[in-house]
Amino acid sequence: MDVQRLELLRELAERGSVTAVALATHRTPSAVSQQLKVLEREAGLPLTKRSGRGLVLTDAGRALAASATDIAVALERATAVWDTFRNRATGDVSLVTFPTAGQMLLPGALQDLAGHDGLAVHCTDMDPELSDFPALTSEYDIVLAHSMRGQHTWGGRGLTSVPLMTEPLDVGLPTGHRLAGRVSLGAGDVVGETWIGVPVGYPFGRILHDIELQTGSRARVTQRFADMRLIESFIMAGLGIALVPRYTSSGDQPGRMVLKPLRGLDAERQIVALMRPDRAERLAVRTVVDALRARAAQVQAEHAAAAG
Amino acid sequence: MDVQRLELLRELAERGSVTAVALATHRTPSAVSQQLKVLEREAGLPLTKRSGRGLVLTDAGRALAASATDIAVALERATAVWDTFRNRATGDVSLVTFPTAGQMLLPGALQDLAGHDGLAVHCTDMDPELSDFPALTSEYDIVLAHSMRGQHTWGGRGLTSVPLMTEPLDVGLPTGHRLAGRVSLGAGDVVGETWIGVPVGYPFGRILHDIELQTGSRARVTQRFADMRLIESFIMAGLGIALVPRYTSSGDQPGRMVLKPLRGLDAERQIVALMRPDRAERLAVRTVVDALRARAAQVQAEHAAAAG
DNA sequence: GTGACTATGTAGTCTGGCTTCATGGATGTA
DNA sequence: TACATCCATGAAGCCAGACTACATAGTCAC
Repeated sequence: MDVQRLELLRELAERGSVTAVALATHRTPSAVSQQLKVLEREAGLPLTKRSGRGLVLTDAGRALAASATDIAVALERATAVWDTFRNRATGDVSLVTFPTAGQMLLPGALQDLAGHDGLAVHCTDMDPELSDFPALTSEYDIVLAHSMRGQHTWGGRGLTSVPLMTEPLDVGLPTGHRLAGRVSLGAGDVVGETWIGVPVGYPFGRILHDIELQTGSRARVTQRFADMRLIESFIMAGLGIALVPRYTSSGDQPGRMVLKPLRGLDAERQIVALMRPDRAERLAVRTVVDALRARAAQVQAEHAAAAG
Repeated sequence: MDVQRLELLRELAERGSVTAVALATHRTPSAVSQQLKVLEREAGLPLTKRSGRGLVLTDAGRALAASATDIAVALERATAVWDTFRNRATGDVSLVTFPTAGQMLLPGALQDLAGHDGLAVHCTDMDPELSDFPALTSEYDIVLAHSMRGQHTWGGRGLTSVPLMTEPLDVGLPTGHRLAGRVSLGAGDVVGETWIGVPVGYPFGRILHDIELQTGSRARVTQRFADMRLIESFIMAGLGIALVPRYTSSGDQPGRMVLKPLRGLDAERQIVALMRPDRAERLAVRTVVDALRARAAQVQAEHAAAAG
């Protein structure tokens, strides 16, 4: 029962093909195939079976791959123990974010982490619509994902998810708007407005849908944009109103735009760090996640102070 | 962070010397030393330091050895998973027992296990006085140990302990004895008798001591024997009375010996299976322990039925 | 000091996982 | 139907890394 081989099986379970595993582990497909064969001989019963030109795991294979994860977790926990002993989080940490969260959290978090010598954080961004968050965890140590309450629960696929912050979604209005004087808005106040929406399939979409459900009337959506800056520019130009995440947007722009909280609606999104459980144990990874969480708390505190 | 190397470190933590580890793992001391050196280079700080002619672990070394145990546990749990998949507990299981428990549990348990092809149980016995039960766990998969309540708690050293049974300690009397008609006996009834004791240091000794404490008078111990058969023969010859474990002894011998329960005293011993946590995870080991536990329950049930 | 014991360094062997190259099955396309 | 393509896998050879055997150095008991 060699750990390396089990690791290969686990990769196969995640990536689905020998070639993909070989690519990811810097080996030739032949090497991977050979090791899997050895593992199968040791196990005493078939772990994979051919399906078309590829191959799929058997039930036994999946079971074994699952326990391989437990081993990987124990292993990473062990290395975390002595990383703690040396008081040093070192190594490379890769991170992928969707643009708004990155803009809000990353600059500050990386500044906070500047003191850690030997800790290198490599960041990328990716369009939230195009990306399957869970799938990204095999390529990146940390995946910043967002989800609406009650929607996907990422934990299901055996992933570790650390909540970073809960961000309310407000209604952005141009300064001169008839509702700009209100403290907060209900569904009935806004359903008749001209809306700037997000592309179909984006998670925010659900809130506008909720507004329609609550009022029984249909919202008029004229434009659909993914980029928040673009949306804000339309709001300020008086072309419509839109849902904007409170911390990520430019916020109240004196003389141009104001943000008003929605009441009576579940208008907030969760921002979480999504990780493979073994990688979540690495001290370096945990250090970065802690920095992100601290940063998120700070952002929330600053906004609370500004509002109060 | 190679698992094999960590395993070596763990063995070193348990056995205390490179030579002992080499012996136990069928390697030369040089090989062990080299691997530990590599591990230390990888870890980046000293894990061992010389002390006299031997060497001892540093704090960091101990910490790392501890997490090596977690890895070993995860590994054994993984192999148990696919052993379960194959529905087969196979392999060798070694067991050491003290004589009385072995006589009571092993024959029945091994008969119950006869159906398991490929499962080989190797048993040995060892004098309970001479043996340091926890230390034996590095040599044997299962160590049958006994303890009085409130005495050693074996779990402390990071070992897994599974309770098998609680065995009451009765007073054995010759049939013609003046107390032979009683249902149960108190400390005052027996303290004046001639006792056949156990060698100094044996756990039972505490109970006679308790009797002395309760009554304030001193018990007269004329002989001290370790072997239960020997003790029984003395009882039956009318040479004294003694504490005998209820299930392990020959029991009531019509016309020769009767057993009377003690009241008002904590007169019982725990019989437990003691194991290294990783070995406790092996399906084969668990199967044997389960058989032992079933057997123990059966023994207790039979006695309860006979008494009722 | 001497002998017995410890750990460890050096040189050489050999196992085991890798790469390269080649084969065979499955799929989609001309 | 034939061909190109993409998969997994087999055979041969290479090479790192873990081992053994032997030698060395430090520590303890007498």
